[in-house]
Amino acid sequence: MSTIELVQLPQAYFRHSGDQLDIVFGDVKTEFGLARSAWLEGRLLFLGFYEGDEVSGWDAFTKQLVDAKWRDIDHRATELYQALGQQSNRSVWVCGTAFQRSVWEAISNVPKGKTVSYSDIALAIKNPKAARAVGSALGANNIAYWIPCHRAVRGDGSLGGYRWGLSLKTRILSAEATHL
DNA sequence: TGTGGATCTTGTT
DNA sequence: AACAAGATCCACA
Repeated sequence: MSTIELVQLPQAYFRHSGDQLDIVFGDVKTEFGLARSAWLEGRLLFLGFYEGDEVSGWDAFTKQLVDAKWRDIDHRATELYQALGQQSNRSVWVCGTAFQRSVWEAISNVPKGKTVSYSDIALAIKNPKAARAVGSALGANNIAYWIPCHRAVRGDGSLGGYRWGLSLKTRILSAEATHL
């Protein structure tokens, strides 16, 4: 049983005052394709899959932390990803509203091989009519795959959306369904 | 199958 | 404070 802990990135980290953040970043080779990653204090801060040469949200993300010190660690990002990815207790940075964090917590509890609907999550976080907002919140998640937002599908069984490309969502889901 | 209204959160103005 | 835009859902034709 592997768990994932979501640690809120302190608001103060965003401001360009005081100590500079030491962020490292680099491309990661994953079993589902190339992804862009960023790390802070040994914790994953961003993981986004490439679609062509685009990584959804990367530019916006870096602009938020424009005053940090960015260091490209290149291929060592893959080593980091593999080393930390196989630990049973992983921990990642998140930055979001209380609502978004509750959604991300909820989806993190869905085990591999299972899927839930957006309204299932809305129900779980005691905001039963917020299914649509749940979708938006999942789409705002900066940690692809580790926070398993791909396990949310529509109530009628259709796929729903995926920030990193629908074909990837399909691929991950079928891998998790069969391989487990 | 598809369309329209209901519903909630968020970013922008 | 008001508005538009979402990774939705439900009823109804």
